[in-house]
Amino acid sequence: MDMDFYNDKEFDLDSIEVEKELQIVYMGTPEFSAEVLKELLKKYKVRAVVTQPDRKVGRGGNVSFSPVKQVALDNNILVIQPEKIRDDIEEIINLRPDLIITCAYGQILSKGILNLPRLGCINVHASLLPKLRGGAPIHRAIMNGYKKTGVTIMYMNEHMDEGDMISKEEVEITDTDTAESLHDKLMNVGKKLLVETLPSIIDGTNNREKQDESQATYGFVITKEDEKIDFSKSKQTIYNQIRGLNSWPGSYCYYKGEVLKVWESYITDNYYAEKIDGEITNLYKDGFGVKVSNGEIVFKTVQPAGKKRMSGIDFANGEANKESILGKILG
RNA sequence: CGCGGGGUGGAGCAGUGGUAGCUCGUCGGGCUCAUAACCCGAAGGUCGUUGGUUCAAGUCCAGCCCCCGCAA
Repeated sequence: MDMDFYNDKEFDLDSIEVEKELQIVYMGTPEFSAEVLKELLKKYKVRAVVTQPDRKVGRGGNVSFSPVKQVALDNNILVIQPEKIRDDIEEIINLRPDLIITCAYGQILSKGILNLPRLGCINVHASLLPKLRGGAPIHRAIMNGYKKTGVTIMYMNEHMDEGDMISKEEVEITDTDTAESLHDKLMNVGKKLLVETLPSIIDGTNNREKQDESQATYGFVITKEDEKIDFSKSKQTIYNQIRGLNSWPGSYCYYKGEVLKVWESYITDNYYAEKIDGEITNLYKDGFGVKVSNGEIVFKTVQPAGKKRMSGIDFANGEANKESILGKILG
């Protein structure tokens, strides 16, 4: 093979250019993306990594950088951190990428970048498109009560998660999955699927399937309002909300005007016709019950503002010091 | 120097300068077909740390360490 190269193509500059190592640029930010990058690096060289700028994080306002940047630094890969990639594409153009792979990067790519690589821009998305387009597909899959979700590898276009699909793999959602456990499942499927799919993309033999617009749903980024528990909703809805937001960012309600975060819950068969939504109904071995529209949900792990997370019964014990929490109303 | 709450037996919390308390858990005993129920009893804390004020500090003052909510 080496002999072929030297004998036949030594003076053919264009061919040598094509034979050159594939120039891959990877764009991503959080842990999910960092794990996918790690897997990618086992089989492919990555020319550069694009990730969100370093941000002040945490209470002290300490500057920290993204998990993807950490992986890049560990592997001596060039890191590019444009504040707005839309306005700052010069450096990426100069890399002359053959393929751009994105996975939870956090910024929209402009047409200028989308048209740059000859093999296109592909995205690893944590849902079965066209379901749950958008920035929070993992959380939303559980919050919506889905029984299955998955990962889709797709071509990007100028619209959010609307490009043609290349490959997908399903993942089952169990009744006890949380955003965290599902995140980990999807992460493992995602990194495997990308590496499996990549050869067909590079040699051009991959599938290319349009998304059925009539089936599209959206999984937008979680807002403060999504995190607030509405006790007039059903126990199933609230249960899904709580586990869908665990372990980040968490759901919350108010107790005596203070934020009470709720991390774990379970549903009972009890019903209290005489109580109002949000009223604390009962004490259990591991938590306290709360009346919701169609029954009762037990808050098993909670966290008052400024405190560590604790079992519901510990919370009740502390309050019992002053007065019983039974009959108190959560808002 | 982003805003704020907090460190007291194993857990969660009270404690207003003068004997270290409550609920739960744990251990022992009792009752019970049984239990997350009930009854009786017990163990378990140099009150984050260093210094200061005081006859006397968990409590007041100063510094330091650590934990957490919000914001980003």
